[in-house]
Amino acid sequence: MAEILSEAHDDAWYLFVTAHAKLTERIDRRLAERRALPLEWYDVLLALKRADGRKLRLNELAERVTLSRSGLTRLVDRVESAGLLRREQCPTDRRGAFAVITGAGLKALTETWPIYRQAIVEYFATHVTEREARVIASALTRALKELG
Amino acid sequence: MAEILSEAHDDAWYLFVTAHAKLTERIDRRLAERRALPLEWYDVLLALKRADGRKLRLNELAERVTLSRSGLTRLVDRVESAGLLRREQCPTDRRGAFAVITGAGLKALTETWPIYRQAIVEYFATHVTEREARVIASALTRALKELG
DNA sequence: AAAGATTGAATACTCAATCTTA
DNA sequence: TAAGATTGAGTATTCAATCTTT
Repeated sequence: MAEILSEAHDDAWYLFVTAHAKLTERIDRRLAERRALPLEWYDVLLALKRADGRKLRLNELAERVTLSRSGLTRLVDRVESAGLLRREQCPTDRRGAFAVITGAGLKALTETWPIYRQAIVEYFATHVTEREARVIASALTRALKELG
Repeated sequence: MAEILSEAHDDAWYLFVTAHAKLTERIDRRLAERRALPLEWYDVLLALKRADGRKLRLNELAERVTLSRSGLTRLVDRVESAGLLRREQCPTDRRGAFAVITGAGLKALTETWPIYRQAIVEYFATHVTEREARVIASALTRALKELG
């Protein structure tokens, strides 16, 4: 493992952290103004929508959205109270629970996406070329994969 | 303003958000294991170290680290209690306060940096080419600048 | 024992209200 | 009246302890 951090990598990391903070702040503010789902709720529901059977074990969901188990338990509580998902017992392991997205959850995703997409375009995509976007996606995919 | 989000940009945004969550989680965990400064404290102290006179108005500091005013007040309370910075009255505006980094703060930065750097190398830089790093830094700099 | 999920205690963040000075 | 900073109330997050099932 190299010990040296090049100036380019140092700059890239600094921008990565700073831009993330500023961009997500703006986007979350926009979502709140338009009474759309906050980013955390969107991520949870999108993970469920994409999952097989539109449900996921809480364990797996915590991993997907990068939250502690207890943090996820409480986030799921709130989203469930809003009727956008429900818990379901796991038939093969009675310790386990699934989170399943509801019809209202799918509807909320559908309504939020145009607002979220517009914000991504406005704050991010407009300023990044197609080629740069591909480089960013491919480099970060590689870094993520190595995280194991 | 274009309404359309290309697949490449959509992918890039998704990876940007996901990689940020995963990478900062790992890095923060490493810092905690090694009893180094947490990322938030590091950011505050680094902003102060780089600032003119090694001090910044609390207002400006909140902007730099992307925290609400009240959030920053409390973060500064904690870092000040640890002796790594101190508040100083603004001579020209008695409403205002500066945060000034202390010697202990500079020392803590110096001790944390090798650990932080090693984590950045290991989790990020190793997997990103020099050329990709330059593309990431330049694209994100552009997006940030347009945020006004 | 160990694993999935939840709960309690401690900590940290935001918004709105407040205090002080400009 | 407004601006800089802080405080109070409410909410969200984590770690460690707990409960249930494997």
